[in-house]
Amino acid sequence: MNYLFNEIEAKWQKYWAENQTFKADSNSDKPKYYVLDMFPYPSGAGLHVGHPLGYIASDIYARYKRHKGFNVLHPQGYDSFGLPAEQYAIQTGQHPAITTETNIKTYRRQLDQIGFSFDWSREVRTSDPNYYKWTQWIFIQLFESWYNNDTNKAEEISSLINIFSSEGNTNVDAVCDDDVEMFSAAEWQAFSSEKQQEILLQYRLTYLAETEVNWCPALGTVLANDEIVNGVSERGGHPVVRKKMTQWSMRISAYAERLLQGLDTIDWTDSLKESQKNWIGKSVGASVTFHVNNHEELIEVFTTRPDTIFGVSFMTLAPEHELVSKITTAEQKEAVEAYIKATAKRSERERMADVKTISGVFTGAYAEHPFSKEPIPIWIGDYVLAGYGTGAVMAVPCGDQRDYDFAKYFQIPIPNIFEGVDISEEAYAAKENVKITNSDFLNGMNYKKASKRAIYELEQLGQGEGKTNYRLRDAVFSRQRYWGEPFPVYYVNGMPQMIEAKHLPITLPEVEKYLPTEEGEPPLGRADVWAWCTETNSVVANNKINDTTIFPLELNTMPGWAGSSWYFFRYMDANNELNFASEEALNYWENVDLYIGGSEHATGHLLYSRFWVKFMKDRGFVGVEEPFKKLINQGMILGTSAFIYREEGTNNYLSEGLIEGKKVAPIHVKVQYVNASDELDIEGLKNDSEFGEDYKDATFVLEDGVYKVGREVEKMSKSKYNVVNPDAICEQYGADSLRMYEMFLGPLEQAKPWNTAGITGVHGFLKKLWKLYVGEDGLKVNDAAPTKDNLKTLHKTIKKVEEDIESFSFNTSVSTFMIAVNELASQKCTSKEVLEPLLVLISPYAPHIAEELYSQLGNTTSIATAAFPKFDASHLVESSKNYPISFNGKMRFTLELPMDMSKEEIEKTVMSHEKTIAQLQGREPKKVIIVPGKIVNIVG
RNA sequence: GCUGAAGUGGUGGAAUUGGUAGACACGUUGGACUUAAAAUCCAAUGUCCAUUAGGACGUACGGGUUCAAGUCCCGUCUUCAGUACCA
Repeated sequence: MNYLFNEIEAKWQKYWAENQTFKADSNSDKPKYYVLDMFPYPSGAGLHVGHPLGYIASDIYARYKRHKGFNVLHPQGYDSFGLPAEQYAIQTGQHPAITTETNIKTYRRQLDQIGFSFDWSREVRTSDPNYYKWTQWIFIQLFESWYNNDTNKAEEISSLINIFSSEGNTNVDAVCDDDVEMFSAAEWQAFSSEKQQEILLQYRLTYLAETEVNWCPALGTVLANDEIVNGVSERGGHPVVRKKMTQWSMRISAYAERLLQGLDTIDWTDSLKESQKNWIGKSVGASVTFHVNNHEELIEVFTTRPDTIFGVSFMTLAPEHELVSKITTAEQKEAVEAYIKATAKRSERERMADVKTISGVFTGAYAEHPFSKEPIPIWIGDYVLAGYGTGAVMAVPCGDQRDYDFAKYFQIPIPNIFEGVDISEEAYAAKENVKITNSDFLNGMNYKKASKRAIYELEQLGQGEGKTNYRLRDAVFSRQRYWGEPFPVYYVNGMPQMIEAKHLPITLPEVEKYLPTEEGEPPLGRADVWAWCTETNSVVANNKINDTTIFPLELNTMPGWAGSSWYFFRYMDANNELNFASEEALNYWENVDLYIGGSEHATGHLLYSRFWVKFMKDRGFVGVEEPFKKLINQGMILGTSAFIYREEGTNNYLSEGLIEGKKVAPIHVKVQYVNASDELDIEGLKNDSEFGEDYKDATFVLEDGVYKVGREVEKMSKSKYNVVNPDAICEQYGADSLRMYEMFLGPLEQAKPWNTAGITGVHGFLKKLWKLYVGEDGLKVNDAAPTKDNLKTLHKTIKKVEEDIESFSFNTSVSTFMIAVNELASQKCTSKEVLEPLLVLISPYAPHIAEELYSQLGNTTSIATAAFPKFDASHLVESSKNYPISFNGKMRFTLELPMDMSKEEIEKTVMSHEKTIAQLQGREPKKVIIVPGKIVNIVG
């Protein structure tokens, strides 16, 4: 009987589905384990072999944990709102819901054929009203909350209103807008309802604010930075302008400190934590205000080194700084304007990366030092960016290298305020181990003390204060799109009102076109039935709007990250209609134990989710502070592109070995026409209908009778013809081969190239595995007692595989299996006592073949919950060791010696050995190093 | 520039954390089986020298520590990813 993988795989996939083998139980005595993949967006192109990499890894882990006796939650679903479906809808008029449905079907089929152990009864789709009802609900909760700095958590807005009406807002320490006005209790009560709402909006965790966006009038939409190339839209090349728009924002900045602190409590990679840290960008220092001589204006700067305030010898403003035009003197005007013009042409990235060229211009104006009252020249320089901090720097050349270089270049004095430090060559940027000097009242102090004192003195002058700055900015939450969650919001006199939770969901209205309106309103502006009736509590036709009982609804929709910021809770209780998840389910499953996904979400999804979870914890909706306990980033699988080489000006294609010295143009060809030896299937290429007549008359110049293609590793993409579809792999080699090969390619976290040719290795292994159990005449396995060697092979495999899975080193497990099967085959092992546990070891990796053989061994239940074999070290005890014998560290030969031999005996045996004598050639060794059980090294 | 990760055969990658570098595969070469192909099996395969025995070199490069370094330390270079000169 042969290994008929197609039949076997179909059989067990059907079995798992029919028996709901992987359905997770929310009531269990077993310990829980929650394994989650990052939410996939169901794109129209379907899966390529790079996509399942993380899913295979998490599936192996989930299956392993089941073998280890855990109750495993391993769900899957779709982040099904998104731009591609909308773009397709704009082009074809097809409703995005239909496209999405079709794409999901393809995804599901592809996922099923790989044999994942997902609990599909808990499937979640963000575009399903039963799901986004709860996304809308969370939005309402954010609106109804404020952040109390005193209790350091989010609280219901009613508690804030209570404070306002009893004592005003002067004692409230909240995270809010910068420009809130102060009022007393009496004033609050006297405010109109509208005025009160306006004030509350300045405190709510989601609020309306004017935000600057990249507006593209031709497309009628807002563009992301990377959708803009050279100042015009990437799509169509239309002009883009900066425009202020009223949009919903999320007060994520309230959580900056907790998001930072929380990183210490979770098991994520250092690089990922590092990016989040940098994104949050905490810096402790002071803000300092400088007067400008002969001007009303003040310059505010933020500094992390208030202790160096007496080292300031100039100031630098960003060329874009709004004060530049006001303070520049007549003599300097021309030079300054020219400089600003030149700067405008450089991108921010250019300005950042280029530290070698120093440039800047003096404005002619002077600021006044807060303490010494000395005049400080004000310069502009493009090393200061307008978008960061205040766009102005108090330059301390002796303590900052950039300031130092700038000062040297323009011959600005560099006062030294560090005691006993030589600054003739470079700045002294370290904070520690130095005392301040030449600094009036700061003399003799260290960094810490001087900073404190400087801040105190600045406060006395009213020219500064201690300040902690975060780079993290509030997140814009409105999108001018159709295919997203509608806001549960209507407007009364321009003030936003929440629809009561019991009337949710507010479902997307129908529109005849998915484009913005002619007036530049979002697509929902095209809906005819998009108004809220406060009497019937329902969505009604727009023409009924009377602004007394029927009001206009919000036209924006929510961004992609809305639905994906909390979906991991929904899986815990996906079909609950009364709540986003029951308390019992939330308490049992807590949070995700293992999360696997790409590193591109480092500062988006992974930060927003943490923010929402912290908020939900504050409000008592969930019991956990962090969503993902352990997180692993899988590396990208790259494509191995194939090239043919057209000789310039001809229709001749030269084989790779013939191109040297010739002028050739490399052209991508489809990788499916190339075999494992890099040989091109010329007929296949010529007959490919996609290229029509392109290659029909071409001449292929061969070497040794074949056409060899060139190869190069690139990102997998359709345009490079290097995409490999898992469907074809599953058909030709089977899902188990695909799963094993993806793991075999290399470490999970590392980027690595795909090469279909290599799959024959693991496929051959699975055939060998099969043959170990099944012979020509059926099952070979019997009740024979295992030999010592059999047990040794089995137990060293158990040990290694267990260690590998625990450390996510799946690639090395695969070679361990290969070694085990090679050994057992040569031992002619037929013992069930050895071969049955081996199946359990392999089952997380190759579940179909494991199930089939397991059932052939007479088992009637699925292998999925079979207990993981127990490692017994006694089978690995060796009586002898093959010692490497080294001379001066170089291994010359090996010698088999008993393990229990003493150091002295080893030395005696080795030194008297003929090969040792030959090596030494009469020399007397200076030293003999013996590490029992490891090595012998003879020196001399 | 900065931050992070990484440089090992023709290729993907191993190496129990300082102890036999190149496991396991792919590819290549030779052989067996076959009318032939596929499949399967066997053998060889880091480079160089040598008929063999064996030897020299070898983990990006240059130093260092050590009986012993792919692994630790210092310096340099290269590649990939991310990116924010928050002063």
